[in-house]
Amino acid sequence: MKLEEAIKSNKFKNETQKAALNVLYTAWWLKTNMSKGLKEFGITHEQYNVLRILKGKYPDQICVRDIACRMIEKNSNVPRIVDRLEIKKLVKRTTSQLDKRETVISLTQAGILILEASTKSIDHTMETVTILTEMESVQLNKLLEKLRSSEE
Amino acid sequence: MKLEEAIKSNKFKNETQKAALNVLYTAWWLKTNMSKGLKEFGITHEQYNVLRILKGKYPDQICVRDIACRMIEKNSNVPRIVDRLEIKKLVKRTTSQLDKRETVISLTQAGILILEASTKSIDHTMETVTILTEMESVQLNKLLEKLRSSEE
DNA sequence: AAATAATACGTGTATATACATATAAATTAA
DNA sequence: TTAATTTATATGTATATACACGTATTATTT
Repeated sequence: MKLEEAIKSNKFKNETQKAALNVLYTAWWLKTNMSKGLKEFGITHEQYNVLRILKGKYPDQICVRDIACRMIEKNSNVPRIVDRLEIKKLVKRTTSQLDKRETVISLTQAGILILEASTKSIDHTMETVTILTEMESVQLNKLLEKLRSSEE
Repeated sequence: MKLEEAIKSNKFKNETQKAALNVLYTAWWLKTNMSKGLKEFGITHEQYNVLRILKGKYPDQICVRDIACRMIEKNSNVPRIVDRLEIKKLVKRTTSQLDKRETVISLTQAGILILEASTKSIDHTMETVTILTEMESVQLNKLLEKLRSSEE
């Protein structure tokens, strides 16, 4: 669906403003599609991201701060997301002995199983849903990083 | 900042997976930048969107459902966003006389003023922050719509 | 060493998303 | 016309974002 149809408007100041809205809409669309597949595993998109970050370091442990700085949405309240994963017994919290301020999080066996199953589902969704060739994706990545190039 | 730095990872399955994450990160980045400017006006990004939709139809009124289908994030709980705008006296709720199920929302004078001031701020932010030429934006819009082209 | 500052995490609050359900009004079917 | 269905909105609950603040622990300064 074209952006104009999706938000029932074609009043854009210019193509750049339209592109910004298009990025916001596409992000919502991607998140929605990803979340659909995760539902059967009883986890949310954000919980999946935390599990994936833990997997990236597995079997090493990783503290809350290190998870936070790897999240796509930088204001994620990681302790609270970990709360929910802990209730489901997908992760375990331990106070670091090297620095007792730190809480280290580790995947449980159940967490690994859920992550593997849900990754299959997510990957399949992304492949069937994200219709871009490798070259188009390279181009899209370039444009998005150019868009953000004002960043300090 | 490159995506790799932003999420401290360079393990992408392929450019398409990276592009999807890049869209998600860029959307968060855009929202964060927009929200900064709105803070001085005491409204959130989502409240701003509702005001902008109302302005698009002003002085005509518009019902909750019509606002909802124009929102970028389609699962927005519009009645609740309107609640907050109503408390700040930026909008007014009236039951439609043609169809008493409908609640029609209209901008107040205060709402118009806030919208105009915040629009200036938002537009300025977007111009200084979104670094793309008109042609690059056209290209980006094309790629995003191609990405979503699996949509029913 | 004691005082101060910085850091890591948890928690509280307001607002939002996501989704289910309730309620009232309008439409359609019987 | 009554009953059933659909529609529009509001409301409830769980989770998330955004941000402020408290507390414990570590690091730094005096």
